[in-house]
Amino acid sequence: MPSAASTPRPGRPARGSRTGRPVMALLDLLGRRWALRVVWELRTGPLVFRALQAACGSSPSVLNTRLAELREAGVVELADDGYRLSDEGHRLLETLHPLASWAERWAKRS
Amino acid sequence: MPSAASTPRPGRPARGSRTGRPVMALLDLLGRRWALRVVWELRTGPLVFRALQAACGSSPSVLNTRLAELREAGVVELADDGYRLSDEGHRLLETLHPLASWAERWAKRS
DNA sequence: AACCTTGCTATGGAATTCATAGCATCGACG
DNA sequence: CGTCGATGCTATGAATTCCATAGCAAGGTT
Repeated sequence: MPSAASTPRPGRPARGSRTGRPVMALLDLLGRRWALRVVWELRTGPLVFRALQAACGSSPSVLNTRLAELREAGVVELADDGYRLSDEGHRLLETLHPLASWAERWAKRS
Repeated sequence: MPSAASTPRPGRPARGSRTGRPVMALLDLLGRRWALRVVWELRTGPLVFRALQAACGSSPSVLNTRLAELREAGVVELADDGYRLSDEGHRLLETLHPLASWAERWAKRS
Protein backbone atom coordinates (compact mmCIF):
# COMPACT_ATOMS: atom_id res chain seq x y z
CA MET A 1 0.00 0.00 0.00
CA PRO A 2 1.98 2.93 -1.31
CA SER A 3 0.34 5.98 0.20
CA ALA A 4 -3.14 5.64 1.62
CA ALA A 5 -5.10 8.19 3.54
CA SER A 6 -5.66 6.97 7.05
CA THR A 7 -8.84 5.29 8.11
CA PRO A 8 -11.43 7.85 9.14
CA ARG A 9 -12.10 7.90 12.85
CA PRO A 10 -14.25 10.16 14.95
CA GLY A 11 -12.05 12.59 16.76
CA ARG A 12 -9.56 12.62 13.96
CA PRO A 13 -9.90 15.20 11.21
CA ALA A 14 -11.57 13.78 8.15
CA ARG A 15 -10.58 14.88 4.68
CA GLY A 16 -11.51 18.49 4.22
CA SER A 17 -12.39 19.07 7.85
CA ARG A 18 -10.19 20.41 10.60
CA THR A 19 -12.75 19.54 13.20
CA GLY A 20 -12.92 15.90 14.10
CA ARG A 21 -16.71 15.95 14.10
CA PRO A 22 -17.85 12.34 14.02
CA VAL A 23 -20.25 12.80 11.14
CA MET A 24 -17.44 14.18 8.98
CA ALA A 25 -15.36 11.10 9.63
CA LEU A 26 -18.34 8.95 8.77
CA LEU A 27 -19.05 10.81 5.54
CA ASP A 28 -15.40 10.37 4.64
CA LEU A 29 -15.51 6.67 5.41
CA LEU A 30 -18.73 6.02 3.54
CA GLY A 31 -17.73 8.28 0.67
CA ARG A 32 -14.93 5.97 -0.38
CA ARG A 33 -15.54 3.66 -3.26
CA TRP A 34 -17.52 0.50 -2.46
CA ALA A 35 -17.95 1.37 1.21
CA LEU A 36 -21.70 2.01 0.99
CA ARG A 37 -22.08 -0.84 -1.42
CA VAL A 38 -20.39 -3.33 0.88
CA VAL A 39 -22.74 -2.47 3.73
CA TRP A 40 -25.64 -2.80 1.35
CA GLU A 41 -24.58 -6.16 -0.04
CA LEU A 42 -24.26 -7.57 3.46
CA ARG A 43 -27.87 -6.69 4.25
CA THR A 44 -29.15 -10.21 3.60
CA GLY A 45 -26.45 -12.04 5.49
CA PRO A 46 -22.77 -12.94 5.56
CA LEU A 47 -20.72 -13.16 2.39
CA VAL A 48 -17.24 -14.55 1.95
CA PHE A 49 -14.58 -12.33 0.49
CA ARG A 50 -14.89 -13.56 -3.04
CA ALA A 51 -18.67 -13.47 -3.00
CA LEU A 52 -18.56 -9.91 -1.78
CA GLN A 53 -16.11 -9.09 -4.51
CA ALA A 54 -18.38 -10.64 -7.11
CA ALA A 55 -21.41 -8.82 -5.72
CA CYS A 56 -19.69 -5.46 -5.90
CA GLY A 57 -17.56 -6.08 -8.96
CA SER A 58 -14.58 -4.45 -7.36
CA SER A 59 -10.93 -5.37 -7.33
CA PRO A 60 -9.74 -7.40 -4.36
CA SER A 61 -7.18 -4.85 -3.25
CA VAL A 62 -9.62 -1.98 -2.82
CA LEU A 63 -12.22 -4.27 -1.34
CA ASN A 64 -9.72 -5.46 1.21
CA THR A 65 -8.83 -1.88 2.08
CA ARG A 66 -12.50 -0.94 2.50
CA LEU A 67 -13.12 -4.01 4.61
CA ALA A 68 -10.21 -3.16 6.86
CA GLU A 69 -11.60 0.35 7.33
CA LEU A 70 -15.10 -0.90 7.97
CA ARG A 71 -13.84 -3.45 10.43
CA GLU A 72 -11.80 -0.84 12.22
CA ALA A 73 -14.93 1.27 12.39
CA GLY A 74 -16.78 -1.63 13.92
CA VAL A 75 -19.27 -1.86 11.09
CA VAL A 76 -18.20 -5.19 9.66
CA GLU A 77 -16.68 -8.26 11.23
CA LEU A 78 -15.17 -11.46 9.93
CA ALA A 79 -16.69 -14.68 11.22
CA ASP A 80 -16.51 -18.30 10.19
CA ASP A 81 -19.25 -17.89 7.65
CA GLY A 82 -17.72 -14.81 6.06
CA TYR A 83 -17.99 -11.07 6.44
CA ARG A 84 -21.05 -9.84 8.25
CA LEU A 85 -22.45 -6.67 9.67
CA SER A 86 -21.85 -6.11 13.36
CA ASP A 87 -24.66 -4.92 15.60
CA GLU A 88 -23.65 -1.34 14.93
CA GLY A 89 -23.33 -2.22 11.28
CA HIS A 90 -26.93 -3.34 11.26
CA ARG A 91 -27.96 -0.07 12.83
CA LEU A 92 -26.05 1.72 10.12
CA LEU A 93 -27.81 -0.36 7.50
CA GLU A 94 -31.13 0.65 9.00
CA THR A 95 -30.30 4.27 8.42
CA LEU A 96 -29.48 3.37 4.83
CA HIS A 97 -32.75 1.68 4.02
CA PRO A 98 -34.66 4.87 3.26
CA LEU A 99 -32.14 5.43 0.51
CA ALA A 100 -33.70 2.57 -1.39
CA SER A 101 -37.12 4.16 -1.31
CA TRP A 102 -35.62 7.47 -2.31
CA ALA A 103 -33.95 5.74 -5.23
CA GLU A 104 -37.26 4.20 -6.30
CA ARG A 105 -38.87 7.63 -6.48
CA TRP A 106 -35.82 8.84 -8.31
CA ALA A 107 -36.31 6.13 -10.90
CA LYS A 108 -39.93 7.07 -11.46
CA ARG A 109 -38.99 10.71 -11.70
CA SER A 110 -36.38 10.25 -14.40
CA MET B 1 -14.00 16.47 -18.39
CA PRO B 2 -11.18 14.33 -19.68
CA SER B 3 -12.38 10.78 -18.98
CA ALA B 4 -15.17 10.45 -16.48
CA ALA B 5 -17.46 7.58 -15.74
CA SER B 6 -20.97 8.57 -16.67
CA THR B 7 -23.35 10.04 -14.18
CA PRO B 8 -25.22 7.33 -12.34
CA ARG B 9 -28.88 7.10 -13.26
CA PRO B 10 -31.55 4.66 -12.25
CA GLY B 11 -32.14 2.26 -15.10
CA ARG B 12 -28.56 2.49 -16.18
CA PRO B 13 -26.08 -0.03 -14.81
CA ALA B 14 -24.05 1.43 -11.99
CA ARG B 15 -20.45 0.48 -11.49
CA GLY B 16 -20.27 -3.14 -10.55
CA SER B 17 -23.88 -3.88 -11.28
CA ARG B 18 -25.43 -5.23 -14.45
CA THR B 19 -28.88 -4.58 -13.16
CA GLY B 20 -29.98 -0.99 -13.30
CA ARG B 21 -31.46 -1.22 -9.85
CA PRO B 22 -32.08 2.33 -8.68
CA VAL B 23 -30.42 1.86 -5.32
CA MET B 24 -27.23 0.72 -7.01
CA ALA B 25 -27.10 3.87 -9.06
CA LEU B 26 -27.68 5.90 -5.94
CA LEU B 27 -24.95 4.11 -4.01
CA ASP B 28 -22.64 4.76 -6.92
CA LEU B 29 -23.58 8.43 -7.04
CA LEU B 30 -23.24 8.98 -3.31
CA GLY B 31 -20.10 6.88 -3.08
CA ARG B 32 -18.10 9.36 -5.10
CA ARG B 33 -15.87 11.75 -3.29
CA TRP B 34 -17.58 14.77 -1.75
CA ALA B 35 -21.04 13.73 -2.90
CA LEU B 36 -22.36 12.92 0.57
CA ARG B 37 -20.48 15.83 2.00
CA VAL B 38 -22.00 18.33 -0.40
CA VAL B 39 -25.52 17.26 0.52
CA TRP B 40 -24.57 17.51 4.15
CA GLU B 41 -23.06 20.98 3.86
CA LEU B 42 -26.17 22.28 2.16
CA ARG B 43 -28.34 21.19 5.08
CA THR B 44 -28.44 24.66 6.63
CA GLY B 45 -29.18 26.55 3.47
CA PRO B 46 -27.79 27.62 0.11
CA LEU B 47 -24.09 28.08 -0.46
CA VAL B 48 -22.34 29.65 -3.42
CA PHE B 49 -19.78 27.62 -5.30
CA ARG B 50 -16.79 29.01 -3.50
CA ALA B 51 -18.37 28.72 -0.09
CA LEU B 52 -19.21 25.11 -0.79
CA GLN B 53 -15.68 24.54 -1.90
CA ALA B 54 -14.35 26.06 1.30
CA ALA B 55 -16.76 24.05 3.42
CA CYS B 56 -15.68 20.78 1.84
CA GLY B 57 -12.06 21.63 1.22
CA SER B 58 -12.20 20.10 -2.23
CA SER B 59 -10.79 21.21 -5.52
CA PRO B 60 -13.11 23.16 -7.80
CA SER B 61 -12.90 20.70 -10.65
CA VAL B 62 -14.13 17.70 -8.71
CA LEU B 63 -16.67 19.79 -6.90
CA ASN B 64 -18.04 20.98 -10.19
CA THR B 65 -18.24 17.44 -11.46
CA ARG B 66 -20.08 16.28 -8.33
CA LEU B 67 -22.43 19.24 -8.54
CA ALA B 68 -23.21 18.43 -12.15
CA GLU B 69 -24.03 14.84 -11.18
CA LEU B 70 -26.13 15.89 -8.22
CA ARG B 71 -27.99 18.41 -10.33
CA GLU B 72 -28.63 15.83 -12.99
CA ALA B 73 -29.97 13.56 -10.27
CA GLY B 74 -32.27 16.34 -9.17
CA VAL B 75 -30.75 16.54 -5.72
CA VAL B 76 -29.20 19.97 -6.00
CA GLU B 77 -30.18 23.05 -7.93
CA LEU B 78 -28.55 26.35 -8.68
CA ALA B 79 -30.51 29.44 -7.73
CA ASP B 80 -29.72 33.12 -7.35
CA ASP B 81 -28.50 32.64 -3.82
CA GLY B 82 -26.25 29.73 -4.68
CA TYR B 83 -26.50 25.97 -4.68
CA ARG B 84 -29.32 24.51 -2.68
CA LEU B 85 -31.04 21.22 -2.10
CA SER B 86 -34.13 20.57 -4.18
CA ASP B 87 -37.25 19.16 -2.59
CA GLU B 88 -36.03 15.68 -3.33
CA GLY B 89 -32.62 16.70 -2.08
CA HIS B 90 -34.16 17.64 1.23
CA ARG B 91 -35.83 14.26 1.43
CA LEU B 92 -32.49 12.66 0.75
CA LEU B 93 -30.95 14.75 3.50
CA GLU B 94 -33.62 13.53 5.86
CA THR B 95 -32.54 9.96 5.23
CA LEU B 96 -28.99 11.05 6.01
CA HIS B 97 -29.71 12.61 9.37
CA PRO B 98 -29.65 9.32 11.31
CA LEU B 99 -26.07 8.98 10.14
CA ALA B 100 -25.12 11.82 12.44
CA SER B 101 -26.54 10.04 15.47
CA TRP B 102 -24.86 6.85 14.43
CA ALA B 103 -21.58 8.74 14.17
CA GLU B 104 -22.06 10.14 17.66
CA ARG B 105 -22.40 6.66 19.09
CA TRP B 106 -19.40 5.63 17.06
CA ALA B 107 -17.39 8.40 18.67
CA LYS B 108 -18.36 7.30 22.15
CA ARG B 109 -17.56 3.73 21.27
CA SER B 110 -14.03 4.42 20.07
C1' DA C 1 -12.17 52.42 -15.68
C1' DA C 2 -10.80 49.67 -11.77
C1' DC C 3 -12.31 46.64 -8.92
C1' DC C 4 -14.93 42.70 -6.73
C1' DT C 5 -17.50 38.29 -6.76
C1' DT C 6 -19.62 34.92 -9.33
C1' DG C 7 -19.36 29.98 -11.67
C1' DC C 8 -16.25 27.42 -13.80
C1' DT C 9 -12.04 25.58 -16.73
C1' DA C 10 -6.98 24.22 -17.55
C1' DT C 11 -2.91 21.86 -16.34
C1' DG C 12 0.39 18.85 -14.34
C1' DG C 13 1.27 15.94 -10.73
C1' DA C 14 -0.33 12.99 -6.79
C1' DA C 15 -3.48 9.65 -4.86
C1' DT C 16 -6.76 6.08 -5.69
C1' DT C 17 -8.71 2.39 -8.09
C1' DC C 18 -8.69 -1.33 -11.65
C1' DA C 19 -7.55 -5.84 -13.69
C1' DT C 20 -5.04 -9.66 -13.45
C1' DA C 21 -2.06 -13.05 -11.56
C1' DG C 22 -0.66 -15.30 -7.83
C1' DC C 23 0.52 -16.77 -2.80
C1' DA C 24 -0.38 -19.24 1.60
C1' DT C 25 -3.51 -21.87 4.32
C1' DC C 26 -6.99 -24.93 5.25
C1' DG C 27 -10.21 -29.06 4.67
C1' DA C 28 -11.88 -32.83 1.79
C1' DC C 29 -10.98 -36.61 -1.08
C1' DG C 30 -8.50 -40.47 -2.85
C1' DC D 1 0.96 -38.53 0.94
C1' DG D 2 -0.85 -35.69 -3.25
C1' DT D 3 -4.14 -33.18 -5.46
C1' DC D 4 -7.95 -30.49 -5.56
C1' DG D 5 -10.91 -26.67 -4.44
C1' DA D 6 -12.01 -22.77 -1.63
C1' DT D 7 -10.54 -19.44 1.50
C1' DG D 8 -8.44 -14.54 2.64
C1' DC D 9 -5.38 -11.68 0.82
C1' DT D 10 -1.08 -9.53 -1.71
C1' DA D 11 1.63 -7.78 -5.90
C1' DT D 12 2.13 -5.33 -10.02
C1' DG D 13 1.46 -1.96 -13.63
C1' DA D 14 -1.88 0.57 -15.99
C1' DA D 15 -6.10 3.43 -15.97
C1' DT D 16 -8.87 6.56 -13.62
C1' DT D 17 -9.83 10.02 -10.33
C1' DC D 18 -8.57 13.65 -7.54
C1' DC D 19 -5.75 17.65 -5.91
C1' DA D 20 -3.54 22.35 -5.99
C1' DT D 21 -2.97 26.20 -8.31
C1' DA D 22 -3.74 29.62 -11.76
C1' DG D 23 -6.74 31.76 -14.51
C1' DC D 24 -10.93 32.98 -17.61
C1' DA D 25 -15.43 35.17 -18.70
C1' DA D 26 -19.48 37.51 -17.11
C1' DG D 27 -21.86 40.44 -14.15
C1' DG D 28 -22.29 43.99 -10.56
C1' DT D 29 -20.33 48.28 -7.84
C1' DT D 30 -17.98 52.28 -7.22
